Amino acid sequence: MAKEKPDLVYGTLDMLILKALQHDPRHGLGIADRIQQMSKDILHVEQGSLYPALYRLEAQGWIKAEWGVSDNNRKARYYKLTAAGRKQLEAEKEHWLRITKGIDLVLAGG
Amino acid sequence: MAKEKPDLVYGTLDMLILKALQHDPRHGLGIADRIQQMSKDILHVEQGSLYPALYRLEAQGWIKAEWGVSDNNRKARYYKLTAAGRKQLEAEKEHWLRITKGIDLVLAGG
DNA sequence: ATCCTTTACCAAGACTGTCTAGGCTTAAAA
DNA sequence: TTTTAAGCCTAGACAGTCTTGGTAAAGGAT
Repeated sequence: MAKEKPDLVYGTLDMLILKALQHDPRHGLGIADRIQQMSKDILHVEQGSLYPALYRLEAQGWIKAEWGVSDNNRKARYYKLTAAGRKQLEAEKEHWLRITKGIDLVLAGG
Repeated sequence: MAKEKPDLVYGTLDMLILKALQHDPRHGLGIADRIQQMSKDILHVEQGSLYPALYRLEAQGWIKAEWGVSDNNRKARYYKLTAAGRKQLEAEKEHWLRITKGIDLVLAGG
């Protein structure tokens, strides 16, 4: 069987997570669900990608975590965007737009 | 200094190379130049990424190589797209459009 | 009471693709 | 004849994702 391409573009997960947290804090699985839902089921985030990414982002100071209780009455770690995280989201968006423009130019090329 | 993001999206190089070969055969550095030129200098392909990618593509049967002589009278390895390569290019383009649509949906989300 | 399913978090290791940094050969220019 | 540029190539480091596995606790079913 041919290998399936991933349903995520390498290097964009951080940006997607930051975006998912733009308005309200969420816990890990909630973030993954939100990305999937916002993308109309095109994107899917594996847990094994999600948690390392959350660590990265927290280590960079772009998100902050605290323990809480989920809607289902389970303990959950809630993440929220910091001011630096907001800046970072803007920077990543710009970079993404720029690079995808480059790729689209190549793909459109005669 | 902050680390610069790469001027390439991980996983798209194969597609870009196939696209660069769509019409005429080219040699390695010629492919890199073409991608850079088509993207209006937004994208830049390092040699250390290029040659491994060419191997991959040839091993998959998507491109075929033969030795020739460049415009500058130097020996150079010319690559051309195979029929399978053409199919692959279409598949990768479709996948790319799908995933970027997903990402754009997330980024556009309120 | 006990089991099962679901929610939620977490970790180890493999894998893949890119980048850094080097090196080789040969043609042409200085 | 020395240098520069074109062109190919490789080894090793690295980053981010995926696979696979695990833990704990809540709630429902048996």
